[in-house]
Amino acid sequence: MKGEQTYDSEAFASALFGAWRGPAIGLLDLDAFFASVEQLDHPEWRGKPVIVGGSPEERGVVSTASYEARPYGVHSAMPSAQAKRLCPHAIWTRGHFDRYREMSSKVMAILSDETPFVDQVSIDEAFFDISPGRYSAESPVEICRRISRRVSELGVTCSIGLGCNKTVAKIASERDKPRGLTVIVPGTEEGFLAPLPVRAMSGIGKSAEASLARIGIHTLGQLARADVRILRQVFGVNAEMMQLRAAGKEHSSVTPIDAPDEVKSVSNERTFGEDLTDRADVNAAIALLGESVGRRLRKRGLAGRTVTLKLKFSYGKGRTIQRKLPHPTDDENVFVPVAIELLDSIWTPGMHIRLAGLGLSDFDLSGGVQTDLFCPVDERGVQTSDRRELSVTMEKVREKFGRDAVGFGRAARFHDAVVRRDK
DNA sequence: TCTGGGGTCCTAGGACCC
DNA sequence: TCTGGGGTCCTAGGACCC
Repeated sequence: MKGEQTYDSEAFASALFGAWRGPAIGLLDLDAFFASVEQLDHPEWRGKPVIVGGSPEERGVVSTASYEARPYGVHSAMPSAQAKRLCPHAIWTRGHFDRYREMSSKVMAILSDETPFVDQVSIDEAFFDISPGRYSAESPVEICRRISRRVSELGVTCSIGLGCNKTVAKIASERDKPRGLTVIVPGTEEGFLAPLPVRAMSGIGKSAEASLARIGIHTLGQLARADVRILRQVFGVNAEMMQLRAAGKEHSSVTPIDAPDEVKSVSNERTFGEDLTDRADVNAAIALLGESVGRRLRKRGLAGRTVTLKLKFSYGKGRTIQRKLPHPTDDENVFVPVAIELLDSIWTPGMHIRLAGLGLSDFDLSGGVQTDLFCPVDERGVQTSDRRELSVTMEKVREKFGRDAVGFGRAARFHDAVVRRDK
C-alpha cells in the first residue's frame, strides 16, 4: 500500500481508533486495469508504456494507458493516432477481454468474501458496504487495507475511496491513484465536497456542467446551496437528489452480490476503416453484426422484442431507428431482415456510413406464449425461423474450428469489403 | 488529430383509447 | 358544435458512464 489520504487527519485518527459512525461505503477502482493485466501477463512489458486500444492506423481510440504512458499525455478515449504521436514507442495491444473478465471476477470474489453487500458497476469498479454492524464490526479502514493487500496479491492494484455514501466514496477514490486509500470520515464530507468542481460528481457531464455554469454554479458547494427551483431547469425531477448528493447527504443502498442487475439490451456496432457507400456492403455489415448479437443472445438465454439500428454518417450526425416486434426473438434470421427494412426507410444513394450498430432490447417474456399464424414461436413464446438451427450449428463449428471456419456468403463479402477498404 | 464500443436512463412528441 | 384530459405505448434522440 502506498499512502493514505484523509480529508481530516484528526477525525481520521478517531475513526481508526474509535468507532466509525453510520454507513461505511467503499468504492474499489482497479488501476489502469487492462494495461496492468497486460503487464502482469507480459513481464517484459512491465515498467514500459503500454496502450490497450484500437489501432492508430484505423479509427481507434485508447481504452487504457499504463501509468508509464500517462506522462506523455496519453489517456483513455484519446484517438489512437494522437496517442501514437505523443508516445511513439508505446507497446500496443487490442486487449484480451476474456482475461480481463477473469481477473475482474477474482477481485469481486475478494470483495464478496469481505461483505455480501457488493454492487459491481463495471468490469473494474465496485461499491461495497462495510458499515460496522451490518455484516462485520471491524473497522472499515482496516477492511479496506486488507482488500487492497489481497488485490495486490493477484498482481494488479486498486484505489479505494471510503465514505458515508456512494457519491463520497466514488469521488474519494479518484483522489489518490494508483494504490491509494482515501478516507472521508463521517461528518467531514460536506467540507470535502464543497470546493470541488461540479464535474467531479458522476451524473454531471459536459452538458450539465455548461448549464450550471450559465446560472453561476461551478462547485459542489454552490450546487448544494442553490435554489432547488432553479436546479429543476437543469436536472428536472432529479434536482433534489443531485442537490442531496452534492451536499454529501445521499443515502446509498448497496445490494447484495447475489442480486445482479439484469441485462437490458445486447448490441454490437462497428466503425469502418473507411466509410461504406455501397448498399450491399452495409447490408452485409448488418448481417455480420446480427450474427454476433444473435450468438450473444442465445448464449445468455435472452430474446428481445425491440430491434434498434444505429448509423453514423461521415459528417458526424447519427440516427437510430427502432421497431417493436410482435414476439421476442433471439434469431438473427428474424431480426436482421427487420434491421434491413429499417435501413430501407432512410437509405438514400450516396450515403456515407461511418458506423453501423444493431441491438436487441425489451427482454420481458412475461407476455407468455401467443399463437400467431404468421410468426412461428417456440414453447417460450420466442419467435424463430427455420434457419435458427443453422445459426446454432455454425456457432458450434466455429467454437471447434475457429472464427473464420464458416460464414454466410454475405458475411464473407462484408469481410472482403472491410479488408479491402481497411488497407 | 479527429474522435470506439459497450451500455443505462430520461425526455418529449405523436398515436390511440377511454 | 365544440373540442378536455389522463393514461399508455411507441419511437427518436440525447446525456452520461466506463
